[in-house]
Amino acid sequence: MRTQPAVECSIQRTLDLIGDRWTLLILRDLFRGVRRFSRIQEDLGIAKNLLTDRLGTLVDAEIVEKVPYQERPVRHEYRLTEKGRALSPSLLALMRWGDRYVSGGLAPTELVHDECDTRLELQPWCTTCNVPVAPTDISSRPGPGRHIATEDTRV
Amino acid sequence: MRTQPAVECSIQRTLDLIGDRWTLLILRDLFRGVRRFSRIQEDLGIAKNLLTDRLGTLVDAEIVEKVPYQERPVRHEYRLTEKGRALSPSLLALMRWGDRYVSGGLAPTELVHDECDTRLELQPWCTTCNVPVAPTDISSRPGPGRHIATEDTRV
DNA sequence: AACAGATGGTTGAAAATCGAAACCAACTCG
DNA sequence: CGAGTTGGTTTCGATTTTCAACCATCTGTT
Repeated sequence: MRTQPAVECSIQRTLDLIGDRWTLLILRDLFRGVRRFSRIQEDLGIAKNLLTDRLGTLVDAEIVEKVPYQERPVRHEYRLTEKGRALSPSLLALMRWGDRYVSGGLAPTELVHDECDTRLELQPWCTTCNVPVAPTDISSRPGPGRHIATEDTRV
Repeated sequence: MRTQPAVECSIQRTLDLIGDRWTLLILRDLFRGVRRFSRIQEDLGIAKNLLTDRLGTLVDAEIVEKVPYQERPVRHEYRLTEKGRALSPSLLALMRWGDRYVSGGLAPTELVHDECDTRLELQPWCTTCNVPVAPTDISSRPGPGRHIATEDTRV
């Protein structure tokens, strides 16, 4: 595990935690209701020792919690915490990108709004203007923390 | 490279393409305007052979294009294509999650709406109801394609 | 009681991948 | 001419991942 004392960027911190080949897929399974060790393992085809390791990391990070679903023998399933559920937009964004650019425009799985059954979109949203914001209308700037060397940040 | 003939899930297809430890960080640099091989390499501390490899994969996938910025000697920089720029919501979502849950609530870098200078949020949005949708109000269902074994998909 | 089966792991060795450093090719500048 | 810059490639030891075997606990069946 890379230990980086003072990473400036939230993307990097996030990816240090969940940015390996398997972790986001594990989280996807949890979102889809696949919560048991063996179910996840067979669904993903991940090696069991890696699944043990990744779930342990997720539990340590409080993204996932281990809750018993039976006694005798006590067995656990893995559930998303609120912190884990907050990754929903990230997964949704990756999924929608995949739908559009690597699945030829068709969506193998859709996420829908319960109440109205509409397929969900995901966009940067400006809460002040109350409009969706295109990538070309976004700039980045250093936050309240330290300054980061700035180049032309426009895409 | 894993070759999986018929992956059902857009998240998995997406992660097969860009879901390794470095690729999303490379893309983040490109979004921030760091576009040259050596600049990315020193910024990330990635091994040069890996950077060569990852950039090659991104170019092959048409997420990034190599454009010359000088002749004699001809040198190239890497620019996001439209497909690459479309990953903006995904990166933004990961960043906002990191801001909130691993950077202690402070945002090392902020993304702002040019016009009004407001920090951007990112949420699943229902275009029918015109409201943001919480993770608990989202269900997944098989899309137009094949059926996927269904469990309780609610978080 | 004996035994098979399910679940949720651990262990160990082989294979794949990564990382650090050296090297290289083309060109510029002094 | 020699040094410096950029954008790589090559090599090789270290780390990670994968694959298979094994294990412990309990249930249900004979």
